[in-house]
Parts: sequence; C-alpha cells; structure tokens
Amino acid sequence: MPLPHRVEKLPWGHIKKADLMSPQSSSQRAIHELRELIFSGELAAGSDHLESELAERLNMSRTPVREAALTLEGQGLLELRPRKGLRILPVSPQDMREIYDVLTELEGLAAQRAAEQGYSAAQLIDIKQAMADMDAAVDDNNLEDWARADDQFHRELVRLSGNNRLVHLVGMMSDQVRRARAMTLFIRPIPTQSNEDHRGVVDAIERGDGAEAGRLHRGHREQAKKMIVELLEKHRLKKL
Amino acid sequence: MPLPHRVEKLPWGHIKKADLMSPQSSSQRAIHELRELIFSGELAAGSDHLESELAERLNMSRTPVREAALTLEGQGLLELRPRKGLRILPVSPQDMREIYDVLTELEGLAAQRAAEQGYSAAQLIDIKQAMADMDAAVDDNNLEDWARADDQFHRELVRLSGNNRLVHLVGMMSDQVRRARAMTLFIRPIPTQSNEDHRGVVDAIERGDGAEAGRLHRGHREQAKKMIVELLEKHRLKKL
DNA sequence: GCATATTTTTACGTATGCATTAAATGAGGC
DNA sequence: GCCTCATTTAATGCATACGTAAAAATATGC
Repeated sequence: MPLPHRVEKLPWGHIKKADLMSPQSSSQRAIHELRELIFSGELAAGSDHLESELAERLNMSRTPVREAALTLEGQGLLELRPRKGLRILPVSPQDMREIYDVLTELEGLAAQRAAEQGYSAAQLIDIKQAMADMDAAVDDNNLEDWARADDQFHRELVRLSGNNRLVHLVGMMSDQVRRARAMTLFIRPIPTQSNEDHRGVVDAIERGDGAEAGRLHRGHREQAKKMIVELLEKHRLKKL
Repeated sequence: MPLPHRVEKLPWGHIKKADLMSPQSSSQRAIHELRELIFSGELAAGSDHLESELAERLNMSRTPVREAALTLEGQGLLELRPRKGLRILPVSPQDMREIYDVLTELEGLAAQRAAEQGYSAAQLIDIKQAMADMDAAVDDNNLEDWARADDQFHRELVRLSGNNRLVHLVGMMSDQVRRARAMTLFIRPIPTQSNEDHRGVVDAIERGDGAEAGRLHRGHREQAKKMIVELLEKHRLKKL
C-alpha cells in the first residue's frame, strides 16, 4: 500500500519546507530529480540513458520519466534520441556564446524595465541583500556562496522587470549554462569586478535611469561572456 | 490491422513533399495538428478540452495527445489543468506587451549579429525576396500575403543571426502572438511604414553596420508593439 | 428551501502490455 | 578476412487498464 503523498488534515503552517518543495506527482518528481542529476553532473553531459534505466533509478514506471524527458527537452537540457536513450545535451564554447548573447540582451532589458518601475528602496531590499551576500562571499573567499548569491542577484533582477516571459526565458538559458558555470567557477578570476558592476546597475535602477541600467548590465554580461568563453577555450573544455 | 505508417520500398524521390512534411509518429502529428487547431482558432483561446476528446478527434489514444500537450505547454501555447482539460492560453494586451518587449530585444540582437556576419548580396537573397513580396502584397492590397511575407522576413532575419537559440526563442514568442496578430491584421493601418523599416534594416546588414541594424530594427518593433497594443485596447480585445 | 453530507461519476496519473523497427549479431559468399 | 544479408534482440511509441481523487449529482437534515 503506497503512503499518502500528503497529509491532508495538517494546516499548511505545520508542513515543513522540504515537504512543500517535494513535488507530489511522479512526473513532477522526475523533472526535479532529473534536473538535479543533470546539474550535479551525475548524468554527465553527452551521456545517454535509457528510459527504463532512469525509471528504475527513480523508482517509477517509464511513463512519468518520459513525460519529464519531454518537458526537459523543451527546456534544452536533453534530447530524446529514439533507441539511443535520452542524451544529456553538452554545452560547447559556441553554445556558450549563443546563450550569453541572448542572456545579455534579455537581462539588459530586465535591468532597463526594472529601473522604469520606480521601485522604492524597500522593494529593492532583496536584490541589495544578494549584493551584500556577494561582497561577504568575496571577503570570505567562498566561491560557492558567491555563485549562489550571484544567481540570486540575477534572478531578482529579472523578477523586478515585471515581465514573466523574461523570467521564464532567462531561467531556461541560465539552466543551460549551469554546469559550465560550475566548472569555470574555480578557474575564473576573483569576481570583484562583478560586484562593482552589480552595484552600478542597482544604483541606476534606484535612480530610475532605465537606459543606464540596461547599458551597464549589458556591459557586465558582455564581459562575463568574454571571460568564460576564453576560459573554456584556453582549457580546451570542448563540451560541458 | 493498422496501415503501415510509411511505404518502405518507394525511393524518397517518389514521395511528395506533403508526405515528407506530414510527421510520421502520432506524437509529432498531435503536435502539428494541435498547433494548427490553435492557430486557426478552432480551439479557441481560453477554451478547455479533455485529453480524451482531442484523442478521439485526432484518431489516436490519449498517450500521444498528452505528450504533445506537454510539449506545447513548454512552448506557452496551452496549460494542463488536471480534471479541467487542457486550456488554450489566451493572450491579453499585457501579454502582448511582455512578448513584444522580448521580441524587440531578441530580433534587435538578431539584426545586429546578422550585420556582423558579413553576408554577400547573394546570401541576402531570401530576405530581399521576402521584402519584395511584402511590397507586392501592399501594392495588391493583399493583407494575408503581406502577413506571410512579413513572417518570412522576420524568420529569415533571425536565421541570419546564426544563433540557434535566438531562432528557437523568437519562434516561441512569435507563436504565442500568432492568433492576436491574425486578428489585428485587418484593423491595422496599411503596413507601408513596415516595409520601409525593413529596407533600412537590410541595408544596414548589407553595409555590415551592426549597431545601426539593431537600432533600426528595435525601433521598428517598438512601433509595432505600440500600434498593436493600442489596437487591442481600443477594440476592447481583452483576450485573444 | 437551503446547506451539508454522501454517493456517483469521471478525468487524470501512472503502470503495463505489445507491435514495430532500429541496431546488434551472426551466417554465408567471395 | 571482409562485405552483404538474414536473424535476433531490445527500446521505443502507442494503446490500454486501472486506482485515485476531484467534481458533480444526489440525498439528508434542519
């Protein structure tokens, strides 16, 4: 007899965060778990995996795995190759160029629109917190923390744009470069410049200067793109 | 006994284009047919449809319909609402603003990158043909033809950027506004200005002036956005 | 007559079964 | 020994079956 997925009678307040986050349906669970396996590298870039393998691994039938695979294929994380299994899509330097080009534009737009919303200092508290976390992480020389806070900064920036499509598309593109970013984190220079760039962008947003916010953020992303692509090519990291 | 999906022994050359284009697998067919039904308005914006209904309509089981629905959900064309059926997503004026904002940036980037590729006149023949078709359509006062050629122009522009992600994302966003564009086609002003704008963009691309190509195209899209959103709001077209 | 409890219906989510066909394997000819 | 063709294997795409839970319909109490 299967356990109930969720205790109905408990008020929400009593349910722990972990329970809230853990998806209820097998399909949702498959999506989340496959994403984790991909991002962690446990399913390596370029590797193939049969639906039945993954189904067994996730303790479910092929159906929800297939459904999850379809969804993740739409997000550009993998490819369904009939009879070869699902292929975890590798990311080449050329892919990085493409993705960063798109990200530069989309986040630039986000910065501009965010500035145009006329947010109060209170409404910018989250993005400022992310900035503070990044500064603290640089001081501590803690690169994982820095990466986390940097992610948070970019997520918050896009959210502030008020454009849901932007949030969705930027999320997709960011997911596609997650593995590569993780790889380069430890061979890239200390991200002091990044933090300064971000400060400039937030200042422009606070001033309501959309054009400047967009311009600054584009410049920031442009730099990041050059740096990462050069790193990948220097280290001969063909596929990540 | 089911008919074979494809006659094996015939050489490809003997198979008509229509056969080539018609997808072989039921899932692929479901995707294509559902898209057509959505774009044609036969499945109206905001309407709900049970998986079993659609399966019967397309003469297949629920499985490929579900798979297609998952894919189309990822493309933002519909939403899976458990026990309510799949809901064809309507597009509000606010959605149009969001989408056109994104399209403006992405196509602007495409124009810029296209200019930077240093294409020869020969390589620009397709986009120029699209321009010529648009001119001819305006002369003939044939709006459907104009819309088709306009689509072709934008598709070709994005293709010339050489960025596959750009092609994919712009395609998605364009699909989301297809119904709304079709509706406004007959109440919008004659698109003479559009044709002139396009000419300027292609000239800039031919000159290799990326910055100017991007600037011009952004302006073009910005105009289109204003025009369409105003039309929708003037005519009280809340959801399309 | 209205609100609430109970039953019934039904659409979905998932598991399972099976025909199809691509790939792998092996046999046979040169 | 190597290439070609037949045979076997196995993963998929799709159909189908079924338990679950939401919604609808009905009954019950006031």
